Formats: sequence, structure tokens, C-alpha cells
Amino acid sequence: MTLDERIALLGQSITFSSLTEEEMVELAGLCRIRSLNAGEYVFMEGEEPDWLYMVAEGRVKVLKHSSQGKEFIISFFGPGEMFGEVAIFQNRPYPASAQAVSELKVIAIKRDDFHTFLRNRPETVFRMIHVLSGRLRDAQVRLRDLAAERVEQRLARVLIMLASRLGPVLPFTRQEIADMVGTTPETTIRLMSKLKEAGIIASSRGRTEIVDEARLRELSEGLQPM
Amino acid sequence: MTLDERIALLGQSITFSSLTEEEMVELAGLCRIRSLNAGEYVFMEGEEPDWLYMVAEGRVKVLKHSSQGKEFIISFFGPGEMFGEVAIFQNRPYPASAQAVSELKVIAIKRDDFHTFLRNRPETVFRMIHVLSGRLRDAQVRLRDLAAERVEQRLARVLIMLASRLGPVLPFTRQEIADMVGTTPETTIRLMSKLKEAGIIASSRGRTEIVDEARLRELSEGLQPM
DNA sequence: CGCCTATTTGAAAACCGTCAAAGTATGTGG
DNA sequence: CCACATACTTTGACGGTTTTCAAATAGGCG
Repeated sequence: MTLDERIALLGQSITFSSLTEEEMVELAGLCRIRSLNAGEYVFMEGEEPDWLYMVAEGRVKVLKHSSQGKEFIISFFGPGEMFGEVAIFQNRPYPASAQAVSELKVIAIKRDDFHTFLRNRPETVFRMIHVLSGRLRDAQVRLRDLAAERVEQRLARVLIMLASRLGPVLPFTRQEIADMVGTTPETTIRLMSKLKEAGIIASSRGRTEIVDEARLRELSEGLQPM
Repeated sequence: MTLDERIALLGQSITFSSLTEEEMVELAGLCRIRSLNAGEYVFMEGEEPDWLYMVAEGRVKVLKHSSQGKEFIISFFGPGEMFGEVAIFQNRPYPASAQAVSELKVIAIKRDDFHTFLRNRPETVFRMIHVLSGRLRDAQVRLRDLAAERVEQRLARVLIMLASRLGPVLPFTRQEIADMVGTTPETTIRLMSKLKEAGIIASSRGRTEIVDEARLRELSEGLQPM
């Protein structure tokens, strides 16, 4: 992959889009590209944090396993989005695993190189703080939801959240949705079947489309249980 | 409150303890002090983020309300700890409310003043990133726990987490613990009564002491249900 | 077609929340 | 010092939501 291609990929990122031409060249020079097949892990929870990653092509899911081996999906990331940054900034093991969902290309930057690069780029540092703050905000909303809302509302909220990031057509299996909502595939299926009957969503194998977002929003507020 | 007193308070914070004498003086000059009684709110979810706060004396709890009005406690903060920073960095409304648990004194710094102060303090900025990263890491652990662990294990983990920050004697009511675990006071009482009988904790009104942390850890792993 | 994976459905049980009521500590004012 | 108010704690019974287990069906791909 050429330098120009790497620069183009970096430009997809909100964090780096403000860099000057020279800075882009410098950063691109620090990058490695890794290609992975679906199911392969970019890193595993507990590994030493040597690299910061950004998605170039495809999607990655960041997840944690429970004590009984069930997995919880913390987030999906697509092109231009960064992951692994918590470990990098704390210089402690990755707190979660990152797994390729589809064919995946990621840009990897060595921890020390990145820290050096940031040293005199306050603008970039503030953008990273902005990203971290946004993730913390999202995490707090989900914490509250998991602690206090029932599955039906959590499901509605996850679907809304995904639709706001990816558009109305969502490429996820029932299992993946269940792992984001924090429930079982069976419960997800039962609830989504009701949503389907009510004409709120349409869905087939590994694909869900939000048809009536307004009603989904009502459900997510718990105003009127189905 | 004198400038020197404010400087002493700022020095309690990990984030600011690395500042030079002059920087401390400058920052202390930007601070206001607010005193609140137990139960009063420092800020409410949804308000405009004009101030960054740090606890000077007492404790504050940061919480969100569910759609049914139940509250979920995101975190407690004590002297030297910062809160409200997510809103400040994003310049969006506070994502949660902050309420005084006891008599409380907080240091408040105006958003714009703080941003100006940070502009040429890369060291301080990196410390803030470190704090944010740690909170995100903690949030991810709790997300996984809420999504995949049963109440008994979540309770054990919350107690362990609190003990690691505050020592073995915890000044919380059953209600507060329930609001951190994401359950009801009744369930909390039932489980804690069992922990008491088993000699794992001792507790009285508004106070819980971890006696046998090793066994609590076993419970938190779900190795042997009680 | 045949295999693999995803989806669906059913029945039973576990977990936990809700509701109601009573008991117990803490502090306040008379 | 006692009576009372208040808030926290405890207990029991019940019911609903959700998980678990099991089995069957359906869709996609070589």
C-alpha cells in the first residue's frame, strides 16, 4: 500500500482530518497496514497495548467475555474510526478484544510513535479527548439502560443508536444484536418478531431494516409497551 | 477562601499535582468555591456545561435517571476527583446529574478559562486523557457486568471496586448500593444478609465492612454460587 | 442436493422486581 | 429523658420478565 493510499485512509478519520499535508505524511509514515479475515482477532483482552488501530476497510467489533463465556459487544467500528486507544493512553493491557466482522483492513500505529507524534499537536490531542468524551457519554447512557430499562426498551434503543450511525439498514445477526442489548438470541427473536408484525422493522437473515423509527422511539421511551 | 487554600485543594488532584508553582497560582485564580448541603445538586443532567468541577471536601454522586424515574449511580467522587469533564470537553449538556451526598465543597472552573489554561499545558492534557481513559475502562467493565452477570456477582464486584478505592469500610446505604448495582434495595438486602451470615461482610445502618475479600472475589467470579 | 448457520417456536423454571407491612436505628423537640 | 418523626432495614408473598433447554424450520452456499 502506497503512502498516498495511507494518507487517504487517515483522512477518513475525524481525528486526523485537520492535520496539515506535512503532518499527514509524517503520520502515514508511521503506519502499518494489517489485513484480517472475518473472525480473526486484531487483539485480545489482556494483551500488551503496543498498537493504536484505525479501521481502513470493513468492520470490527469490540467485545468482552463474561465469567460464563457469554460475550458482550461494546461497540462496532467502521472506516475512519479508532480503537484500542484506552489501552494506549494508559499503557495498560487492552480492556477488551477486537474481532474482525468481515474482511478487515486496519491501520496500526505503534504506541510510542503515536505519543511522540501527539506531543506537539494540541489540536489532535483535543480531538482525541473529544472522541473519548463521546464514548464515555455513550457508555453512561448504556449503563443506565442496562441497569434500569427492560429488554424491549434496550433493544429499541440499540436499534435506534445503530440506525443513527449506519443508516436504516443494519447488517447484524440476531445473535449480534442480542450481544449488544445484553440478552439472549431467543428473547431478541421474540421481541423482533413482534416488531416485525407491528410493521416497525423488516428483517431477514443477518439484516434488519428500521421502517418506522418514530414508533421505535416511543417504545424506547417505554411510553406504551407492545 | 484564600488563594493558598485553593492551591492546597488543587494539589489534592492527581491531574494538577504536576503543575508548577506559577501554574498553580494561575489556575487557583480561575477557581470559584461552591458549598452545598447534602441532597443539593451541583448540576442536573441536560444543563449547559459552563463549569468543570473538582471535589474539595465531602462526596458527590453522579447519577442518571431512567425513564421510570429510578436512579442509577454512575460513580461517587471524593476529594481531588474531577467531574463534569465530559460535558466540558464536548461543549454539550451534562450527561448526568451530580448530587451532594454529604456537606460538600467543590471547586469550579469556568469552561472557557479551563480550555485556555490547557492550551499550553500538554502534560496536564495528557493527565486528563489518562483519567478519561480510566473511566472508560471502568465503564466497559461495568457494562459487561450489567449485561452478562447476575445480581449476586454484580453486587460482589461493586463492593470489591468500592473497597479498592475507599478501603474496607464503605459508607453507603442499601439503597445507594442497589443504585450502583442496578437492582432494588430489597434484593440487595436479601443478598447482603446472606453475605453477613457467611461472615463475608459486616454491616449496620449506612455502613458496610468487607471482612473476607477473598471469598467475595470468588463470588464475583461466579465460581460457587451461595 | 447437502451442510452449516441463523432463525423460530414451545414449555418450564429461575431470577428478580414489586407490593405491603413491620421492625429498628438516629436524631429532634418537648 | 422520653416521645415522636424520619429514614433505613428487614421479611414475606406473589407475579412477571427473561433465561434456559430442546427441537424444529428455513436460508444460503459450495
